[in-house]
Amino acid sequence: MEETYNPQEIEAKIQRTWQEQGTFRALEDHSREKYYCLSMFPYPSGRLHMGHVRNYTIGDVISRYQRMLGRNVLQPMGWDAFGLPAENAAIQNRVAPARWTYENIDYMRGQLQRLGFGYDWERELATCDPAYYRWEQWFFTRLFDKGLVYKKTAVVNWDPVDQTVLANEQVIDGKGWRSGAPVERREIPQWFLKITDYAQQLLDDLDQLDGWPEQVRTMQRNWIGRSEGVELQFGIDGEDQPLTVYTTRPDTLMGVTYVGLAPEHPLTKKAAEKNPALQAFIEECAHTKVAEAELATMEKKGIDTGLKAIHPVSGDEVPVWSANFVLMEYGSGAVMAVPAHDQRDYEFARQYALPIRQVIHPEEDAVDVDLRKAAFTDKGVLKDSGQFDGLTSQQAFDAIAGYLEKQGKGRKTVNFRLRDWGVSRQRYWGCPIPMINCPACGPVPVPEDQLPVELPSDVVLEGSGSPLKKDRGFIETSCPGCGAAAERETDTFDTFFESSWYYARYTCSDYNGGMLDERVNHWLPVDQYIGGIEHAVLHLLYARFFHKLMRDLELVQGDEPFRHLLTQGMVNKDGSKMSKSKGNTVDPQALMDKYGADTVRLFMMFAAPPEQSLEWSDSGVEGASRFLNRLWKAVFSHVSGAAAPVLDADALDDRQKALRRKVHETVRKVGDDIGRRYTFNTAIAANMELLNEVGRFKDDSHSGLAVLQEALQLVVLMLSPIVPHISHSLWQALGHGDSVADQPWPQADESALVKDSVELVVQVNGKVRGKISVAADADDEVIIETALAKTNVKRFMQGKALRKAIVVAGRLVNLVLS
RNA sequence: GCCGGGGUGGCGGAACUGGUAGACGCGCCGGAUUCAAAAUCCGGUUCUGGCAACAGAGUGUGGGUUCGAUUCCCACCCUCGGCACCA
Repeated sequence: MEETYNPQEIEAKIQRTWQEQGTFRALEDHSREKYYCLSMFPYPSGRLHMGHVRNYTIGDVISRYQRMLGRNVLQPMGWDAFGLPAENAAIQNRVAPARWTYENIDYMRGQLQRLGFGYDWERELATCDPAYYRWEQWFFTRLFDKGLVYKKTAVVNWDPVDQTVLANEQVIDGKGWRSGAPVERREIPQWFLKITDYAQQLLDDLDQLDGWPEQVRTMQRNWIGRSEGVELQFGIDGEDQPLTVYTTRPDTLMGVTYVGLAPEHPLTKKAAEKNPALQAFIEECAHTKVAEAELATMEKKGIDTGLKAIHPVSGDEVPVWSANFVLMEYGSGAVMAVPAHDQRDYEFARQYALPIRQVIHPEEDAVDVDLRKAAFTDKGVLKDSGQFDGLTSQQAFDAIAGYLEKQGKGRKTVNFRLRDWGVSRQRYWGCPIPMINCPACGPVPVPEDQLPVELPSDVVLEGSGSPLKKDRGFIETSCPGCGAAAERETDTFDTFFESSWYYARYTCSDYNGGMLDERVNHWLPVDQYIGGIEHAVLHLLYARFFHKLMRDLELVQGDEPFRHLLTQGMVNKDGSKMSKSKGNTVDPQALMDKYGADTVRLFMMFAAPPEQSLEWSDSGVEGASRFLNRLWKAVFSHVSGAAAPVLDADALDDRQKALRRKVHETVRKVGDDIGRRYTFNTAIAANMELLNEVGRFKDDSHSGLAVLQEALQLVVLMLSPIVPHISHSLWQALGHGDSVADQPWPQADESALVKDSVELVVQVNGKVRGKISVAADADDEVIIETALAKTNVKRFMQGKALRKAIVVAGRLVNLVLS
C-alpha cells in the first residue's frame, strides 16, 4: 500500500477494471431481485454542471448500496438530445445542431465515466437518434388511430421581426430576446394529445404512489385540479348560440351582475367588428406573453362589449365585458361574475363601477356582510335569490343545478384544470411529427413502413423560423391514402415527448423490431427515480400519462412507471442557483482534476440532504478531501503494524468494548440513513465521528488490533457507495483480494450494542439541571430518587413540592414542581 | 396572482415519533511541529454575565396548546421552485 493517497491514479485504475470486466452491465437474471435505479437524463449542453453531479451521485450511491444488498441493479444513462440550445448554438457558431449535440455527448460521457458512475453503457441512448425517435413517431400514429390526437388552434408568442415563434423564456419584458420587438399573441393550428381523457386516472393513481414525496403528489393533484360544478348557459341578445360558462359556485348564481369574456373569444371578436374601442382593447391584450403567471399578475383590465347576456333564471339582462384575466385556454373562455362572492370579480367590479349584489349571508348571522373592502367568499345561506332563499350553499348547489337541468340550461359537471397537451413546436431540432397533409384526405399519419420520418441534417439555421418550412425536399411527398401530391407536417414534437418514455426504452434500447420488447416488463417499474424538483409537475405528469397510454396499447404492464421518487434540490452559490447567466458556476471538471472524483462525490453528499438546496463551498470541498486523506492514513498506519488477529468478542476490555459498540451503532445508523432515510449527509457524519474515535483509540494489543481491523473494514464498506474508488483500494489494503463493490452490506452485531448503564437528563420544570447515570434496567422510582439527590436539583427544589415526575425511557426525567 | 418547499451559531447543516438545540464539517482562536511557512496533529468555539461552578437568553416574526415545542395549531414576513414553448 502506498503511504500517500493518490486519487487520480487509483481512480483511473479501478475505472479501467470496471470497464474491462463489465462490472455494471445489467442482464435479465430471474434468480435475483431486480432493482432499476434511474436518474433523469441530461440535456447535452456541453459540460456537466453541479446539478448533474449531484443528481447522478445520488443515483450511483443508491445503486451501489442496492447492489450490496444483493439486488440485480440496472442503472442506465442517455441523452435528452433535442432542444432549443442546439439551435441557438447553431446560429451563433455556424455549427450544425446534430454535430454540436453529438460532440457534447462525447465530452459529457467522458465526464460521467471520470466520476465513476456505475452505468450500463451498453444501453445508452440519444433521443435525436432516428433509431429512438422512429418509435415515438410510430406511437403517435397509433394514438392518432385511437382518436387521442387532434388538431386545434392555440396561442403562441410571435416575434414579428424575426418571424418566428418564441419560447416563454425567450420573451424578456414582453419583447423578443433577439429582435427586441414587442411580442404578439398569435393563434396557429397545433397537434394536441388528449391527456384530459386520462385526468381522472392520473389523479386517482397518485394514491398508489406512496413512494413519492407528498408535496409532489399534492402539486400534481392541484395541477390536475378536479372540481365539481355546473355548466350553464347565458342567452346572448341577438345571437343564436347561448354562451356556456362553468362555475363551482352555482349557489351564487343570483348574484351575477356581469359576464366576462376572453379577449380572443369569438364573440368578442364578432362584437369588435363594429366597435373600434373593443378592437383596440383586443389589440392591446394581444401584446402579452403567453404565460399564466403573466396574466395573473398583470393589471386587470376590461371593456364593455355592448352585448347583453340573459340570466338563465331571472331572465334579467347583464352586461358582457371582455376582460384580460379570462383565459381562452381554460374552460369555455367565458365566466359568470359574482362580485359579492368572488374576490377577483369584486376587484374588477369596483374598478369599473359594476353592481355588487349580495346573495349569500353567513349561516349564523343573517345580516348583511361588510362588502366595502372585500368579497364574502365563504359558503352560507342564500338571500335575495327568489325561490332559492333560505337554502344553504350546499342545498342550493343541487337545487339550482336541478332547476337549470329541467330548463335545459345547464347540468352538473366535473371539470379539470388540466388542459390537453399541445405537442407541436415550430422548431427544427426536434422529432418530426409524422403526419402528411393531403388536400383531399386531410391529415394522414405516415404509415409504419415509411418511418422514421428523418430530420434532414443538411440545413442552415438563420434565426428566423424553422428551416424545415423552407425545405421543399422534406415537405413534398405524396398522400399515403390517395397518392396525390401532399405536404409533410413541418412542426416537431415538444421535447417532453422524448423524455416521457425513455425510461422504458432503456430496458431494450437495442431492439429494432418495435418500440419495446418483453424485457420492459422484467425491469419496469423503475424502483427509484431521481431528478430535480423543478420536474415535479410537467415531466413527471407527462411520463405517467405516457405510461398509461403504453399500457393501453399493451406495450407495458402496470399503471405507474416510477415506484419511488427522490426530488433533489438545487445547487446554489452565494444564495442563488448556479447558472451561466449569473456567472456563479463551478466547473466539476476542474475539481475532479484537482481532488479526484471521490472528493467531489463526498462533498456533494455531505453538504446537504438530497432534497434540500445545496450551498456550494470551496472550503467544504477541501474538508472532504482532508477526510479522505485521514481515512487513507488511518488504514495505512494500521496495515503497517502487526497483523490483526481474528476478533474474539468475549475477550475485550471495557475500552475495546466501547469502541466496538460505537462501530456497530454506526453500522446500524448508516444502514438506516442510506437505506430508509436517504440522508447521506448524516451517514457520512456518523462515519467521520467513528473515524475520530478510532483515531483516539491507541491500543496495539491483539484484541485492540482486531477491534481496529473490524472498525476500519466496516467504515470502508459503509463509505463505498459514496466514495467507491478509495474504498476499493482500502478494502484490498485491508487484506481482501475481492472487489468492495461485490461485498454484502454490513449488518450490526446486536451483541455489541448491549449497554449496562444509560445517561439521563434531569429537568426541573422543563429546564435541564443535570445528568444522572443509572442502570439500563432501572425502574422509574430509582430514577426519580437519583435525580432528586442531585445537588443542583436540590437547589431548585428548595421550598417547593414535587407535583409530578415524567420519565421518558432512556432519555430524561422531568421533575414538575408546584 | 395561484400551487408547493424552505428560514436553526460567523457559514453548510444535525436534532428521525413533542423529550439534552447546535452532531459532523467549514471558518475562526489558541497550542504542538518547523529556521520559517504550507501541510499535519491537539484543544477551544451560540450569545450575554462570571476566574469557575453556574445562571439568563436563544431555532424568521407575533400569538396559542403542553410538564416540555426547531417539531403541533393560528396569523404574518422573507426567500426558493413550478405555472403548460427552458430542460
